[in-house]
Amino acid sequence: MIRRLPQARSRGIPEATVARLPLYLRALTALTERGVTTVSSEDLAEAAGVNSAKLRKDLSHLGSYGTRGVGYDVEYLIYQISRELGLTQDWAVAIVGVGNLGRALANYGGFVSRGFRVAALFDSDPGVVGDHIAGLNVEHIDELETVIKRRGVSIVVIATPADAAQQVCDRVIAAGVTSILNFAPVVLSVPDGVDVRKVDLSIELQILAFHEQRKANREGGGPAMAEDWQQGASA
Amino acid sequence: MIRRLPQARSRGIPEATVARLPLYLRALTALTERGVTTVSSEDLAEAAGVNSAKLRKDLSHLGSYGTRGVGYDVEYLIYQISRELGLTQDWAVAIVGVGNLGRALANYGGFVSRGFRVAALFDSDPGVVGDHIAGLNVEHIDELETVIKRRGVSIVVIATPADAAQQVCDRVIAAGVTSILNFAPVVLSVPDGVDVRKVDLSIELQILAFHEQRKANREGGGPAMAEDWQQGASA
DNA sequence: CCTTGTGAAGCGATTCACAGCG
DNA sequence: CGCTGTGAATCGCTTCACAAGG
Repeated sequence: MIRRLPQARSRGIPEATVARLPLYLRALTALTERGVTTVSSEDLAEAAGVNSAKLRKDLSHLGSYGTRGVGYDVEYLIYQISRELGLTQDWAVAIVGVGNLGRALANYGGFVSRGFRVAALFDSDPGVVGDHIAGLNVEHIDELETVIKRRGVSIVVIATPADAAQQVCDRVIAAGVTSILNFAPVVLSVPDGVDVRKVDLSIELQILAFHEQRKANREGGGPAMAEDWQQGASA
Repeated sequence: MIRRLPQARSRGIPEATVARLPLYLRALTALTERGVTTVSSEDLAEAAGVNSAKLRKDLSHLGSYGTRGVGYDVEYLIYQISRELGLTQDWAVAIVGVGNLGRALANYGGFVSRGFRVAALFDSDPGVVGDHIAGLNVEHIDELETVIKRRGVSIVVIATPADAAQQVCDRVIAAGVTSILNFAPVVLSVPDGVDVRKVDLSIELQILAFHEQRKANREGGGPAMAEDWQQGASA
């Protein structure tokens, strides 16, 4: 679903590690705000919700930034992780589709806090174009290519209905964008070199439902349909 | 970050497979709407954005629902996957925190479409309590335990600010909830047997930024800070 | 002959356990 | 002595390649 980048492991950082670095960054930021200047792998791992061996292995991919017998310098580690993730530069993000979700994203503080700047909002609905949301003017989708280029947008968030997503995707790629965060419940097809991440709220709920059902069945009975379970796979 | 359930693999379905079943379900639903009644692993895999060997292995964990030389019956497979995911029953979901995101989630059609029913909305802000959103009355957080029990809520979505999330989490667990979808940017600590999944919008962007930076550096130059790269990890 | 279902090989990530170093 | 950094063992998922079967 996510087309792997040609050299995702270029300098040798595993994808799984990259996905956890933001977690460490968040934990470190929280520590700094509490005035903590040094932290052990044990404590940082606890704060980030992972185990300490994994944390140390992850950090070892960035370099040897700890001090044996002591731990890690919080500020320094924040800087190194930020640099590795590319958060020391400013990223212009555009959000396409200003429905409920797009609006929520535009107003979401977590974006701005880490080098991300919402630089443009687009919609195709004339009733929405021209609205001011989070200090931005909603522009018509016709302006997509022009505005993306003019404002140097490098990451696009797709928050459109499912049936518009692929079309928007094609257009932003044609405009030079190679990083897309997709909230629409469709599989986007993209050429090599374009990175797509997806968030599907309904999928997360379905995974929870699976486990919830498991738990209910184990505890004896459950809410419903506990009958045809152990009868094998015969059609 | 996600505490593994004791018997996540009970009847032997790998987590990775569970996470893809909703994807297959979506692809199958789309096929059915186009009138397709039978599909090969090759075609279904393509529609779901995975490779066909993986799809066949995944489905084989549910049973032998295909016909060699022919493929899978679309309707039948939809039923089997739905049943496995627990979507043949009705799940009452509560959303805590009716800010921009909570509102968007309450109005999100994808929830309702698959056995999920938003049964309650909570907020602590008196200015929001009493509002009608998506046909529901927003209730005060004080009613959390009562309403959860009365309406049989089994899945809770936390869409509160970060500093309220743990407290809400503790309360819903005390009320008997064991499945939580967390949008707040904090690591929730929960007892064994409680399943937490998290969605962090800012983390997804950070992962994209990492790859984007890689691409920019490889293509020669990039937007900024292309200097101190190849100089090793010396502090 | 076509497509499923699956042993077996391959691969990446996690975990263990301890050597190395401040 | 304590904590980091890491080779080695392990685990689980993916992919291959083909036997089984309509």
